Amino acid sequence: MLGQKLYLCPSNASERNKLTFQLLHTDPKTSARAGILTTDHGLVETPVFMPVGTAGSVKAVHATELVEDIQAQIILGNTYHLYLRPGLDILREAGGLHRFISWERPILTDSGGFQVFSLTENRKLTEEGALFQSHIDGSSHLFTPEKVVDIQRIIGADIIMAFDECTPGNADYAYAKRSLDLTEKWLDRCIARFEETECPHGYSQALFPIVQGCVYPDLRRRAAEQVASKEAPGNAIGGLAVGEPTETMYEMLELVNDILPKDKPRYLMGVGKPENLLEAIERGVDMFDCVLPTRNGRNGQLFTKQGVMNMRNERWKDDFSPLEEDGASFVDRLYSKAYLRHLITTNEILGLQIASIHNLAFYVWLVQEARRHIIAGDFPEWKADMLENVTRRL
RNA sequence: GGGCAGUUACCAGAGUGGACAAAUGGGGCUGACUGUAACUCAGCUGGCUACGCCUUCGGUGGUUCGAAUCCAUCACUGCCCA
Repeated sequence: MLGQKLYLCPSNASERNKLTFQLLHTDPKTSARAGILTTDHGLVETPVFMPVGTAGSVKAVHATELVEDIQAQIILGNTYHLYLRPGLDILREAGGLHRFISWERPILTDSGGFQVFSLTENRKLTEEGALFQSHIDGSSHLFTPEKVVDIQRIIGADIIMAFDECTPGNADYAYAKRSLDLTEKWLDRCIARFEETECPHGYSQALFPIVQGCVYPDLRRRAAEQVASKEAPGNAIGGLAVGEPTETMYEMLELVNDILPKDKPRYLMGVGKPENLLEAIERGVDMFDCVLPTRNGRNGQLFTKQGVMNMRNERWKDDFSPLEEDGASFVDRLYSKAYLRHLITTNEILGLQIASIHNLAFYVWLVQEARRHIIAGDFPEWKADMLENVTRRL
């Protein structure tokens, strides 16, 4: 049957392990770390960048390209979007998301907490949960912490996220505090539900709690302490890069990572630009996801180790040099800037594919390279150089 | 040879006496995008000494306080009849 050969699931229940994290190296001068995350679908070397595949697809990119060329170790899915389409019946019948999309490596699903933020106009918040009006057909769907865990059990991601409210970066203190109160209550309910259920597909899943608290140090501290007290196999930091100044994000990271356990992976949700990744790695973050490489790629922006290019710009029209010298992907050597500009400006589908593959390969390369330098012991020097390069505009 | 319709900015195409440097699309140029309602969105697209001024609506000449809009004529294009 389709996809089954790709699908590696331990047949013997006793061979299954809970998600574990092994810290290999910590940079002596910074908080940068290198480690290994182990799931039932394989290992993940950290720091890691996880391509976003919201609706069961990393947009414009095949699984073979993700594995062989981009070398993605783990990808994301989204609870809200997958629940709406294809829906739980199909996902259950398919045997979970891994089988459905023919992806044998680990998957992480976001809980829908980001949609509480990004689809503000389409939802009502109560202590019980978030009542979404489907952005597709307007139908109502109540997402409670319990239901979100149930959905993620059926989707079957290796790492599932607690249901939270991603608090806007410009929220005032009163709102941020109320929002955190809610997220904290929801976390307890998520954990309770998680502990009384199991994965229907025969492997283990891990639940990551999420630190909120907006830009307020006391709230972030309180949130981090609550999250740390749960002793989860991994912890996430959310509600950043959502409108607050970048410097504030870094300050919050330092504050939170000082409290979160060092022997567990730290996942900075939804971040970010290449420079954000470098700064966050330096501050002790192990896992990242972001739509920028794919979305901005589709919109014609290329991230490279020489800087950022807008491929729609006229200046590339007769530049027949490779997309990126010594780039991380075959598309960098195979295609010229002039050709990609042509594809992007003519709205050819291949342009979206090439740009997405390039950007993802670059992102994965960037964090793998960071890992290599953490282990080699020269991370701070490498990071300083790279920071200068990736922020350049070409 | 005759009849009819038309000629507007890079292209298509509205506008048929003052609110017109001229709608709207497309194209072009430039930005934005951070747990994806996103192959999306925004700005600019005659010139300048720039909250104002100048030159444009096939050419020329008129009418009028005022013309892309009305009249005459020329040129060109399309369709129909010979």
